[in-house]
Amino acid sequence: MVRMVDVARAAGVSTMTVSNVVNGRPGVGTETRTRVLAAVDELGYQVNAAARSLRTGRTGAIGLVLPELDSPYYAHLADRLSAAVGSRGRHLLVERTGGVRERELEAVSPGRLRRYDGVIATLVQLGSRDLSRLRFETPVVFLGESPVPSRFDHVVMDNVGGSRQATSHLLSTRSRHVAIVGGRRAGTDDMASLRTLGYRQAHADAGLDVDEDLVVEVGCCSWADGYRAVTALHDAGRAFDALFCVTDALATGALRALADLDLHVPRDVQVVGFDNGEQAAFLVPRLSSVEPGNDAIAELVVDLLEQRVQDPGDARPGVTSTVTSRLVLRESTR
Amino acid sequence: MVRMVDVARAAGVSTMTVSNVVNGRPGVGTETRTRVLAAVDELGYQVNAAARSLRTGRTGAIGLVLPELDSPYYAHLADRLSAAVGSRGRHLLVERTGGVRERELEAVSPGRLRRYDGVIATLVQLGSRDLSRLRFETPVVFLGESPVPSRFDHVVMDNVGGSRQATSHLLSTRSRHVAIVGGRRAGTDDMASLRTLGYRQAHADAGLDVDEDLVVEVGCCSWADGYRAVTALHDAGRAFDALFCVTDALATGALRALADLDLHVPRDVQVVGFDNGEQAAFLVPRLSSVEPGNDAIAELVVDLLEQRVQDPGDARPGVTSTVTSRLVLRESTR
DNA sequence: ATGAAAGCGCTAACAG
DNA sequence: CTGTTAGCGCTTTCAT
Repeated sequence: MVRMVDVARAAGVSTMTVSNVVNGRPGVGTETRTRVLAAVDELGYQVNAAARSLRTGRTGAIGLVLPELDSPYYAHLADRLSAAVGSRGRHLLVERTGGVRERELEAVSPGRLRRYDGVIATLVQLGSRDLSRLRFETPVVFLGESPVPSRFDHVVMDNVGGSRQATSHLLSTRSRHVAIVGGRRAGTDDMASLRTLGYRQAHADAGLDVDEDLVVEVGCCSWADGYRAVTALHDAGRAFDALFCVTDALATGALRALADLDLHVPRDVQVVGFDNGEQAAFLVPRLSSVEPGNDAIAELVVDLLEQRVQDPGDARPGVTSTVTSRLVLRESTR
Repeated sequence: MVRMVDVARAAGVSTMTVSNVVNGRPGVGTETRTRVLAAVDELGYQVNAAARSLRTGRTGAIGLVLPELDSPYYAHLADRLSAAVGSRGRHLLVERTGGVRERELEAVSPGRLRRYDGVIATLVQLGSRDLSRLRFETPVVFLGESPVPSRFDHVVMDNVGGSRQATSHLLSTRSRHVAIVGGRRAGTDDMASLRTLGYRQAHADAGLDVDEDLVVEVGCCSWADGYRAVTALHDAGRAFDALFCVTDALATGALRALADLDLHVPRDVQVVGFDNGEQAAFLVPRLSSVEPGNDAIAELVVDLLEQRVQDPGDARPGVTSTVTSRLVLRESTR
């Protein structure tokens, strides 16, 4: 292992000068700098991150804590965040909790957080109460629906607004029986409930009542769930002329079901999804979907975190930001 | 910040005893241990990972270097590996290279590798030559088609065998014009070429010639590519009665295209994919697919790495392991 | 512009 | 079973 002193000896300077050169600090003679760099190169010196971190208290890494990596939504998010963090000269390390309460607690324990200069966390099991118990100094920005204490920065997509927009579009294009696939009748802070709220608001805006039979709850959010839900709705004899699916995955299954039922999209039934995933534009017919602004969310999260990391002493209160959603119209709507 | 000495003072012992307790080392009196743990608890002490790492040269973390996180394949892999690593008491940190040569080089630089006790890497731009130049001590296991110097452990799926099995099944069920979607006519070590090799072997096994017009190269591996490829093949008037698609994504697009062409699956055309992703069982018709044994791969990779991590001095040569693939039959084949 | 000294928090090795 | 000593490799501070 090559240490800084080895480089220093080789270049005939002190370790301090090597340190200054390696870290690009000013106040080193041009000629000295060249000599040091040559020695670094020749010996293949690499700074020891642990030693630097012990001394400075910084690690140069940003942590991302996620429930899982293999859903398209989180995978894409991780990908965007990794790019955004990279463009700011840090690098992102992703940790998976599996959506397990105990693992989430572990991930936000002071000891683990200290491995990072800052952390971005999406927690699904931990609530405000759990988080307010924790005492840690690492800046953390929370991402997602789950509520967090007000002292933290928190970024959420506009679930309510996006759903409202989507539903309004369906209602304003001559659909009168709009079902929500993956809705939630009772509930408050989870994704399904928020998207259902937007659906209700759009109906209220249009002076229409919601037919509770058309609020279709599903177990999960896979293709299969969408397929089953729509098939069941049809088999139950419920009339519908539009579907607002709370995720693209559900919409994909729904489209397949409608095709099997010989219902034409969008003539007989309009369909809108939510997520605007890559697939949306490749489905047959191409799926209209709510774009939640993931790229903007990623940028915003990283900006907020960067501020906290730059100025860790700053005790300003947390900011909750909602990123605007936008409806992208394709072939599945009129 | 609470240090070990603070705990030691509070418990009236030396730091060494605290260290022994915290690390679960034997040889501490029961009564002393209780006192120490009480102090740890009361002060909320957490070990400083940087200091420990500086001292021991270990970090407790395993790194996973991947081109991207938002393809279903890598996302699932990361998910499985994370679980496998977690079950061995370490935790996995995932880094994304974006498939960019320079970022891959950075990721396997000695400085970055030293942040981990061991690293699992899937490189797509770096070849044997690049890797043999690098001098690092961290145990690394490579994953994927890209060739690596023989001193490293290397795990690959059985691309050739899986394709051969799939194609053989198609040929043995009365298909005589089997197209390979996403094949590669010339090439050696990449995924497409290997899977094409298996396709050729199956034909040779059956004493049949490959119709080169049925080796369909595609730009990428998205749904849309599969759709376009099959549509184009049909429009060009090529007769085919089976499709071996080198990925499930291509197969998904292919199924959609066949439906639009009013070709019945599997009566008119049989279809097999490769990856056996979650979707496969939810498509209409359910897709037969080659299961590459991802879970077994994840376990094997982690086992190999664990051995190297346990015994870093061991200079035994690298092992290249190929994990057996298995054809899973569903509705898209006869 | 460069260097010497001190110490970040922890644990290996040895002493008692 | 418990404590003492020394030092991992780096950077902060202060001196030259």
